[in-house]
Amino acid sequence: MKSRNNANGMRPGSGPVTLAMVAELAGVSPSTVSRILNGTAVVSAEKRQAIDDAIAKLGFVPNPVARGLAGGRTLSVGVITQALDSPFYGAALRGIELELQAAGYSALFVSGHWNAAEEARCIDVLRARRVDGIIVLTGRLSDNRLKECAKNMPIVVTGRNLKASQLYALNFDQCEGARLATKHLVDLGHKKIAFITGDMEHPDAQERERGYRAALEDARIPFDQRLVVNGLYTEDSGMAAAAELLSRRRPFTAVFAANDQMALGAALCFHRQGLHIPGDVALIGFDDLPVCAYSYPPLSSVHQPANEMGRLAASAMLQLLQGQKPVIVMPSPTLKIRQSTEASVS
Amino acid sequence: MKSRNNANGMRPGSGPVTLAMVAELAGVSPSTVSRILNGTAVVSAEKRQAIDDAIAKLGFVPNPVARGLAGGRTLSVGVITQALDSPFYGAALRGIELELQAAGYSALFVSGHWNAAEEARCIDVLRARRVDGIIVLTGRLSDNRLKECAKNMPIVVTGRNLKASQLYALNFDQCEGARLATKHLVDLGHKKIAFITGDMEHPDAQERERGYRAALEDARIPFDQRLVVNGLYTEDSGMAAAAELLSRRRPFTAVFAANDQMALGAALCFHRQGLHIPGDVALIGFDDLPVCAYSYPPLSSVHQPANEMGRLAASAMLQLLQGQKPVIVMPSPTLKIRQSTEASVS
DNA sequence: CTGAAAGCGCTTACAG
DNA sequence: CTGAAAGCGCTTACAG
Repeated sequence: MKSRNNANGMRPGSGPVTLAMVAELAGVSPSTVSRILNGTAVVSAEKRQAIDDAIAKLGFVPNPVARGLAGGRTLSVGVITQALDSPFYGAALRGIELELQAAGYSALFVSGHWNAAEEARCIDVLRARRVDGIIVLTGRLSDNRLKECAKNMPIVVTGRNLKASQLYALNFDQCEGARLATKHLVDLGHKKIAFITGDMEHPDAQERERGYRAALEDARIPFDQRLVVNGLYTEDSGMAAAAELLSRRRPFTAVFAANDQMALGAALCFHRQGLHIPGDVALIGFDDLPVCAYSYPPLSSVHQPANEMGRLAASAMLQLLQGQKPVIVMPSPTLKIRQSTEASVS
Repeated sequence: MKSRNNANGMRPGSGPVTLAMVAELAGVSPSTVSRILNGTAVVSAEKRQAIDDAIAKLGFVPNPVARGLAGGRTLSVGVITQALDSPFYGAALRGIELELQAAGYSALFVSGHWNAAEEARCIDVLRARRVDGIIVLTGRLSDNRLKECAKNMPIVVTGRNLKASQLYALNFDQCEGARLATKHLVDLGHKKIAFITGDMEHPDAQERERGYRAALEDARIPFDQRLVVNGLYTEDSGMAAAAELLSRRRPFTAVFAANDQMALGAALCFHRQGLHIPGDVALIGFDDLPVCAYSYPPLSSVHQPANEMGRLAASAMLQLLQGQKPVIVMPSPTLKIRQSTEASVS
């Protein structure tokens, strides 16, 4: 890596190495150094060499803060997430970080906590920090607000269908995922399939319900409202939903929960009622969180590639930043079958 | 930069509001505006009023980038975490974000992935970004490296015992937590208590083993190496460890796993062997991840207040940044008892 | 208490 | 191809 004098990459007594120092050592003007740094102009081979040498010798690292002020860009992109500690978004954040970092960008994460007002504040903070663009992971900002933002800087948003210049919307096919999950239960021979919805304020919750209905229709199984109960995407709500389902005394042999957290809550409720999974009731979730593989029984789920989605979102942002129109391919939903929907469990 | 003019808190045609514009409107010099912004000097009441009005009227928001360049501070602090998507660290990150944000600071999160070289790179990135200080969540950097860093900027580190100026180490009492967990099992009447260690390269894993041994000693139960198996803090390693324990044919009636993820893996193994928890084997973990409450059976654990630890770390950083010696009180470990260590489970 | 001035480290028209 | 100069938006000695 780099050669250093003290443990901090700075020459003794001289403070951080600046571009001016590099210029002087190389015998050129600061402008020229800046230009080769930014690939902004062609420079003669000799000067380039001299500069490269000087940079290496001094261990020069450009100051992003100064670059930001002078150049109007900070090489940073803001990321609005709902919660830093969400099991699902966490993986997406990691994907974003990875992709951005490879391109020399930094990510600035801020949390909206599922609250439009807070998300708006996040945008203010990010704008104040002069990020070059913003990635919005779902959230509750209105489509119009996002389009407004996109007039000022590139925006990438997940979980929506939006079109605007400088705006790219990445959408995972929630409906299809839900359809696959439900169809899987149908294929197993289930006819009484209960559904625990997500928080219906979220568009993806609506999509997942659409998928559930579509699969029933395909199988000519009549939709029965009594087998549907609303959840809020939390474990607790899943547990309550399962209890509600049981209390309705409307027989069912399988449950599709609109996310894994609710499925886990439902599983606990069933266990406590002495019901066997999948013997008495088959259960499938959505998201395929890491924990699914280790719950009891291991939970079948619709695999949502959070990490890859994060990478793709970042990649789209990078492309927008280059002034290109993003071309990316969102993977299709797939099923991850585990014991919770197998014929019997050990 | 581009000139902006719409729905985003900026005046039409004039681009972002600058401090100079505020100064002009208020009829004072930029220096004065800057001073009241930073509380750097006393200003006459009238001017102060005029400036406040101007700021409000213009909707001025100071540009942190410029402040950073000019003032040598960026109002941002770097946070080195191991993985953005870790179930445990996620909560700590949220705590850090919360506390920092309240003080007008932003957090810059970077992941070290349990790798000293990557962590060193993280430090480079953060230094290049001119963060005002760095919070290091555990990690593998050497103590000396951290002390070196602390010569240049405030450092807060968790999971270590270190002393240096501009360096504050926050330590949760891992040993005591482990002792409590083991003692709980002892109090339940268990005498053959198996232990699945964490990754012994981590100091906290060593501390947790110390706690396990201490509790046995207190209870005059001889330590038996055959009841101890090494894990790596992952679910898989917990599952493998449980299998190993069973294969040794050394009877045990309870297991203490050095973290919840391993406990979950172990639980799955036991279930598959037809063992009942807690009937055949009581099980307790460490960390008290949110998932513990919904696993089957709900898992007893040593509560580690990750969110609060994050807040405390951030608070310590803010104090260092003020030039103060941090005074903070780390909460003591407590037990969260659930069904996995109850006499019987429904 | 308050200005004028210089400067933070870089970039970018503007002229060769 | 390459400099000199101005400027990004703010802060901070330096002088009153």
